[in-house]
Amino acid sequence: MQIFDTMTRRKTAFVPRTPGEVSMYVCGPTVYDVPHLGHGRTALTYDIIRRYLEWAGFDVTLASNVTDIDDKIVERAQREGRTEADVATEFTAAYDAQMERLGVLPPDSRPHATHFIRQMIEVISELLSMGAAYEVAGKGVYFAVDSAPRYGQLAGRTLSQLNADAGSRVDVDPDKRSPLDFALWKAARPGEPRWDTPWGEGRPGWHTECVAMSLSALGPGFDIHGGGDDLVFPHHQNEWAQVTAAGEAFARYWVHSAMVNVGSEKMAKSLGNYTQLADAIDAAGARAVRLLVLQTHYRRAMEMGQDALDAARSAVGRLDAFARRAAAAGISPQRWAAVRRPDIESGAAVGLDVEAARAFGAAMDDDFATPAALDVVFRLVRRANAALDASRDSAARDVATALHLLGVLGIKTGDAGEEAAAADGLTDVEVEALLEERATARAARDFSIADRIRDELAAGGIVVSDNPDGATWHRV
RNA sequence: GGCGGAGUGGCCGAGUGGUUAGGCAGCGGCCUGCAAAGCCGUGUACGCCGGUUCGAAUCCGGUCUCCGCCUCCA
Repeated sequence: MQIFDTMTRRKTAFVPRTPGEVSMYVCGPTVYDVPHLGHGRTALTYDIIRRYLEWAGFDVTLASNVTDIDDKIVERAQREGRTEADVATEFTAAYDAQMERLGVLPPDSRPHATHFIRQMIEVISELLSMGAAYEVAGKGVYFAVDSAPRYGQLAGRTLSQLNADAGSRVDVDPDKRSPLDFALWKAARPGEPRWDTPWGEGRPGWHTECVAMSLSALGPGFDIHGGGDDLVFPHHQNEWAQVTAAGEAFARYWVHSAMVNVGSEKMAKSLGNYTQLADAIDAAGARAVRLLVLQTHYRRAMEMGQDALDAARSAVGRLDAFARRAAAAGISPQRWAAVRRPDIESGAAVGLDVEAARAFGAAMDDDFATPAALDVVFRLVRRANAALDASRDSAARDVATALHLLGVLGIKTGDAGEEAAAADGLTDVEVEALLEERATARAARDFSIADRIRDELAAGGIVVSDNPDGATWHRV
């Protein structure tokens, strides 16, 4: 398996810290507002990687944090006259709710920054004691970037290059020894939340929390550190600097997912051009969002406009129709739900297409090439449909394999998938009754009545399909 | 200004030397009472200009345009 490592900027053979196990840490959201499409893409990217690694036979441990104390949370709380904890709680819930809709599996641990103050103080104390950090009275504690000799590598730049640019866009704080030094701890200002430390009251700087939380959850030298591309510099660079200065081992591989664009411009809250994740899911469905993410390689910027979402929704509809055919043919992918690649390779899982599974695995092994993996799946779907048309014996195997692989990517298919709006409109019993009426009319070749019933059902969101052995229906 | 990435058929989006990516939409056909679903066929795409090569979207040089990071950001 090859993974593109941001640190070295090349695809590298993936060798985990412990054979058969993968530990990953993914930087989660700062909860000061509702999640947007970008949060969705990033979360889905790592959810897909995680699911794939598990299918591939690894025992995966995923930690993903919530930053629940930060300048923006403080600002919002003060603006709205409530507590920071209140703001954080509201938007953590908002984030979790959308993650659940998207089918993003909960991480094994979801550390909150405010629960790791003690560990952060330990990290900072150590850095202070070894001279890698320094106090500035009344302002806080800063990390001295010179204590991490290869500072800048993650960003693909050298310390001197970075120094030359510093201050070109932002004024340099004169209290810092070097313009690149960053705050580990911010001294308390009136009205802000605060914690007591050996160097006075205050609150943590952003870059230390992930150090404390990732190492607490996963231990030194964990395998994968992920997050959005925009975190490479300075956030991840600064995490790395702290751990390196302390002489510890940090992430073995750095993975970064690309941004979501709107009109070919980065979508960001700071640019005010963002689409709320909830809105996109409402409009196109959670699976369309996931499919769209899968259709673009994770390291490429992607456009997530209305047209693209609509197209993805149509594709999901096709997969659902396929799953319905499968169910009608009595093929249930449930039987293979717990199957993993080693089971297929070893021949222990009978009834699946080994070659297709291999092609799928080969694609994913190449830096998680989900577009190529999807290619394998869609070709298989076509072949399976053709086999179903022809009543070929191979149909069951192809159908089961296609649905199984979709499941690996986290795409549920069939009416159980989601969104099937059962609540309003006709009940199943009513639909069945109407269909019986229609069957009678059709048998009598009274197609005007049959078509009228079909139209009525369609108006109620029920699509009817006539097949040689009777009619089937589903909700849209 | 520095560093990095990208320009592919109507749209999204893979693809690093030669065989069909895939999805969505369109068109033709099969099937169907008509549909739906499905299958088959269909598009001679690779920003521009040169070059290397028997052969380039894919390599080299040049050029134009766009985007990201350098500041909080998934």
